[in-house]
Amino acid sequence: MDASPSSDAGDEVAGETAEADHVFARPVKPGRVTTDLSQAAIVQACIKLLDEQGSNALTMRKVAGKLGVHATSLYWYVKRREDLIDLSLDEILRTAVERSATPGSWREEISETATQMHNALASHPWAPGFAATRPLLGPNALEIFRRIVTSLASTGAPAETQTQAAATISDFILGSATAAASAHAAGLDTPTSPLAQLVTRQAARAGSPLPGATHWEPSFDFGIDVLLDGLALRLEIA
Amino acid sequence: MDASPSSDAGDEVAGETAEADHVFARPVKPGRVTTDLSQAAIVQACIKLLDEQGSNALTMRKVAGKLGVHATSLYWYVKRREDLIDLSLDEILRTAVERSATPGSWREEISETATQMHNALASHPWAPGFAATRPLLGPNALEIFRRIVTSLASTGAPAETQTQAAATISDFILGSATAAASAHAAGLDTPTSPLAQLVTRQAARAGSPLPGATHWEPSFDFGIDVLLDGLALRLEIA
DNA sequence: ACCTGAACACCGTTCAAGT
DNA sequence: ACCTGAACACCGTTCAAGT
Repeated sequence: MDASPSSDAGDEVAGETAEADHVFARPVKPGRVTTDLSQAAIVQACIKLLDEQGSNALTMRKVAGKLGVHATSLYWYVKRREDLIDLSLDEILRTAVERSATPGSWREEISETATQMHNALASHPWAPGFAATRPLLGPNALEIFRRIVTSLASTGAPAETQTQAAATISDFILGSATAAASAHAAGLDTPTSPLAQLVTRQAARAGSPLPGATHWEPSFDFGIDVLLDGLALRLEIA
Repeated sequence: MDASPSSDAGDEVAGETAEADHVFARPVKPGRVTTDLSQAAIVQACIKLLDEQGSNALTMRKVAGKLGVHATSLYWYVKRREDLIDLSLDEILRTAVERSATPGSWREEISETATQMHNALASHPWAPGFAATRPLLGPNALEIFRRIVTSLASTGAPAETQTQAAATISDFILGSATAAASAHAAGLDTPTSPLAQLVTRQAARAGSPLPGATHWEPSFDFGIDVLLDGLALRLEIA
């Protein structure tokens, strides 16, 4: 992982002026000297654990166990459990960043970037749930938003409209991945699961077709297209 | 609260065919006979606690404490901690359901329903985070989705398009409330907070204007309008 | 510099027991 | 029917101590 090691030095002094206490605000521990353990290795273990056992399995002791080390050792590389979440979230967004964007119209570019972010989140069922608790502020998240805003800038729309448009896009990506993840976590992605059947019966009885968390068909592609249609109306003056 | 006590009887037999084990799937405990405690009272205490102290304060012992009772007593009314979450989430959606929808065009109706749901979620900062973990399946959530789909039905669009449209709308509502809540939880809603300043500096250095979780201006109104614009293009044939 | 070990103040949940 | 009390197997985190 490595939070782009150059970027967060700069002003490490000024006494103690109430700096924000957040992983991405702290300088990363200098490279290991004697050991195998590192923040990067811890984050890898953490992601693997989450992929295998779900978000409830994220405990300091279990992560440490995967590395053959005691829970308290992790605190040398990380200040608290939440850091593990923030770092893991940003790490899975790396895959979205690495596929470099192919240039095109603003619609094509945003559609591609949004899809990559959505895929990154959706392929780790634990991710959206954590993203709802912890804002995405890591370097990879910032890079994704930078791309979106850059694409929007080419429309020449007013700055405030661009900001709102970017927020709307990011909100939809997050919401879509979230709905898919919580449905999946509850076993609603297969229509034959007991809960899915219950919901269907209940909904039928109430005259309600399908609740939001129950659309087993992924709706991201449809939704992003609709959203971009709507944005085109505001962004393209001509 | 009371999960519409009539609705979940029906087929309480068939042996034990792996019924879904979910609060809204279980018959609600018959009314209290001797005591003050009840599922409704517990949920009220739970919501109050969450409003006052945030999502981390949701422990069985603290909820029980608010009611002057031991933690283990709650298990008479509720099977597990997650039930408290599911019940509290659906309870806060009640306010959205109670303001009965004023009839109008499909756009007006959906816009109103969506805004009500968004407001319900956004006025309880803990709610979106939980909604990302637990799908919204309670009677009030179902009623909201029923209204959205009913409004969509009047467009005469194909059924599948309606379903996808409903999912897209619900995804956006959830995402928008989620982004606002996680920004709020991290102290990003006031531009003067230490973390907000850090993000701004970092973003400036990286050439990235503003990450998604950092739009301090609520973007829901803009977003829902854009989304409905886009939907109008697909739903209105004429 | 890095890791261990013990310790503290919590958790959710089960279950026998009381009334 | 409803609540208590004790107990179990966990938690995150701090901190002194080792090397």
